[in-house]
Amino acid sequence: MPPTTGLRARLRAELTTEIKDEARRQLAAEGAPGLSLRAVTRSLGMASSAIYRYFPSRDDLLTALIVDAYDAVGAAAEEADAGVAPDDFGARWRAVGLAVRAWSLANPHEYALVYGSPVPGYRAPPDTVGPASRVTLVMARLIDGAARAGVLDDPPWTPTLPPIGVELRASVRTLVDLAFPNVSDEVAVRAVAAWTQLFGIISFELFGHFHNVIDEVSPVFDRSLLEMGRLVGLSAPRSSSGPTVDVSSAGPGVGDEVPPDGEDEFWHLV
Amino acid sequence: MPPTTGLRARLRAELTTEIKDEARRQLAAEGAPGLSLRAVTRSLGMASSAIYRYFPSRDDLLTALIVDAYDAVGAAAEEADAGVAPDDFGARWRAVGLAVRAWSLANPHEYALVYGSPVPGYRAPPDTVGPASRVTLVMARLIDGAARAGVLDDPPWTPTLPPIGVELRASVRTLVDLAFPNVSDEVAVRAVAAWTQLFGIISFELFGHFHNVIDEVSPVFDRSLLEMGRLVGLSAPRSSSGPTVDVSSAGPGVGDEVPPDGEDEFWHLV
DNA sequence: TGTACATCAGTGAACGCGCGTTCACTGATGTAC
DNA sequence: TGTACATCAGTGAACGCGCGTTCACTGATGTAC
Repeated sequence: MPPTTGLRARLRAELTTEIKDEARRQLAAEGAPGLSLRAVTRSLGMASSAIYRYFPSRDDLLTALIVDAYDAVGAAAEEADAGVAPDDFGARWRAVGLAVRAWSLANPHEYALVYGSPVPGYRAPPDTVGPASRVTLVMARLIDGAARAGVLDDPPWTPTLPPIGVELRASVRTLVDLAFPNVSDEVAVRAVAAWTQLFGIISFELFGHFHNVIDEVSPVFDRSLLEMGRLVGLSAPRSSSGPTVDVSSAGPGVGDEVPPDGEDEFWHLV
Repeated sequence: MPPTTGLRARLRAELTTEIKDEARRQLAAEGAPGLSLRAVTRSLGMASSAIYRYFPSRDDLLTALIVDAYDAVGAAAEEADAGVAPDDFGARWRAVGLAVRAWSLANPHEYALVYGSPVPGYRAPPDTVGPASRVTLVMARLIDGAARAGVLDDPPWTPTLPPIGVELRASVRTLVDLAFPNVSDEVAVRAVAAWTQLFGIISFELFGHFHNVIDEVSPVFDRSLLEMGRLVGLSAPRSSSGPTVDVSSAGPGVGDEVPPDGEDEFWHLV
């Protein structure tokens, strides 16, 4: 490992960043499968072989981009969570959800990179696991925190559903031990449902499945965020971080960055 | 357009199918971006140029695969729906959900093709719209049918949530007119949430986001299916089409088709 | 402070590959009279 | 039923392209004494 100080090290760090930035730009234009080392170096005005001083292979560059993407959503979620009164769990849930969507709309290709179809032939190394779980942990911590604080409502309608079986209990065992020590199995399952719902709706929006169905996703997203929060037992936000529709970050404006005639390749499906 | 009868037409239809089948096999091995016309013709023992008699370009072959995939999930959903007593709406919802997941686990790459990241540079033609909405319509019809039959419960907990705003009302307008004429805006939003939750959890399972979190997804999926059904106001299934975990089709067995050492490229991410 | 050597960054040519698509062709299958 | 012509399926060579990666190299930056 080279040292982290000194002129060389600084230049190295800078060029590494420049390479990743350029790669991200290409990602936005061509998608992950079209990411080309030669194209990156070309844009940077260097020889195509020079990139191997920074990334030993294409997969390593991809890994770096994936880690960065996970860290970026993770940071956005943590920041949003920290910006709300810690005991207003409903508001925290909502803030985190809005932040995740805002980041996703602003960085659709990075979202696709980590939450879309796996890149064929790419095998994620263990380094990605930590960053990958940051967002998840933010959401889990706040739900579990509400339970520990004793302000998590008894799940509504539970009596009308059959009791949880052994198989289900076993399935969420790891999850409960890991992230939900203060929460019932029932709520843990609902948390999984809420978690996947969040990303499900973002994926559908980004991948074009709302075409001719829902034009303005923001209000729908905000509402289902509320419904899902309620589902796990969180009460509605006391204080609202912005209007019902958080136009400042997650509003329709972000989607408008897409060229009007659909020039951006990413948006071509459906 | 060539005629649909006669020897030539029959041979043509057969080879078209063979090409698509081979392409699907390649899809499973390399993913959509790696789909190569040359490789397909090679496997079929024909000249690489011959494929242009059947598909004018790579994109047209992709479109055919996409349409087929949508039709396949759609058919699976319709079949499952038809296999349950029409007035047992809870059971219908569950059957459809299980069928969609079963199909997805059995055909992960086709799922990724239509519900994963869009293929860069590919622009879906209008022919895909119809097939794409088949699954969605099955789910919408059964929910709306329950409402029309008067057996859709008042959404639980609604009083504790703020009332629906104008913006939200406008956003779901098209959807309600199109697919939910007998349902309140409140329930329509919940239906969207349930719909996206379903695909969100399948995507997470298929794309590897449950690694080290949930080993056995079946019971969790089945339970959230129940929760989501309840969320939109459906009562629990009267008759259960199989055990709590539908091992016959959607069980863990399907996932075991994956080579134990992760040889299948698709599963490499995380 | 200066010198000798090791480390590193970046170059440019090359290897070997597979790709989508076009084109002029041959021979077989269908159609009209 | 037979013949003449049109349509179609499939061939094989070729075009032009971009890719990831390797390698021997030059020159600059760092390090040890």
